[in-house]
Amino acid sequence: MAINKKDEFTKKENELSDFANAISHPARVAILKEIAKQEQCICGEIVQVLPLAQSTVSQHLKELLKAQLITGTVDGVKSCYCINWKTFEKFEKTFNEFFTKTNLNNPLLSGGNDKCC
Amino acid sequence: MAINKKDEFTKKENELSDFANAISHPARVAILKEIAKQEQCICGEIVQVLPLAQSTVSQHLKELLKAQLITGTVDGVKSCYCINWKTFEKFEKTFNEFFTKTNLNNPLLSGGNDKCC
DNA sequence: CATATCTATCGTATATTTACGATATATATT
DNA sequence: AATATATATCGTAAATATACGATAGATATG
Repeated sequence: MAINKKDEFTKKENELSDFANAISHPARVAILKEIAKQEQCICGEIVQVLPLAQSTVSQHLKELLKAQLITGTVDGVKSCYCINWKTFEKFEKTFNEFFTKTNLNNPLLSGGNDKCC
Repeated sequence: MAINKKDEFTKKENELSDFANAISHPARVAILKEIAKQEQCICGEIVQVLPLAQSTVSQHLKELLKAQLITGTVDGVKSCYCINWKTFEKFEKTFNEFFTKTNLNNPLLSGGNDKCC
């Protein structure tokens, strides 16, 4: 972007959008699913499952690491990745709060009528 | 991106990442919050509240429209925006499914031990 | 020690996103 | 009819994201 204005928004708004950003690409959703399924994944296993080059997968893993949604440990020549459940739960909580708060004004739930123009 | 590979992922993976993408910028989170709070918002009200130029806000609104998270109607010279609750609930469901399914392997919840490498 | 394997990183190309000012268009208001 | 107001869109610049091949470094294997 021309100039980054993200500082001008609240911490909560940034936290939610940062989390959303972490899974805003199908490859990263697929990676998370695969790691969760296997409980732990060697990098190479993920590369085999995804329709992307090894270097691209590595880049997406880096994104997920940056968001702290996964952890990575080196095991000899291989790299092992796991879900960071602590962050995952915080992630879930952040989304739930967003949904809950927003739904306070949802007429479909409260039985009120939609005042939409 | 060089070549778009999103077609190579599943429909669900794309649906989740598309929704995530819709709120992957704090401005769009703030816009949704403001519209939900007011139940309906004139464009100009949103512009006043956000630290962004009018044209930039208009762009973000267009993104939210594209994701069908909001609806927009013209009211004379003004434009009125509302939450599209139908989509919002689908959105919530999609996220909940993601969290629920992923949590099936969460040792912090199932009481199992973390097999992470 | 030479060689193979795995993966992170670098370099690079292209696409997309973010941001703004300027402008066009449509509707009000005088 | 002239003017003011609101907003979408255009043009543009800069930043980021996405993708790949090539490569470097680390570890394993022969």
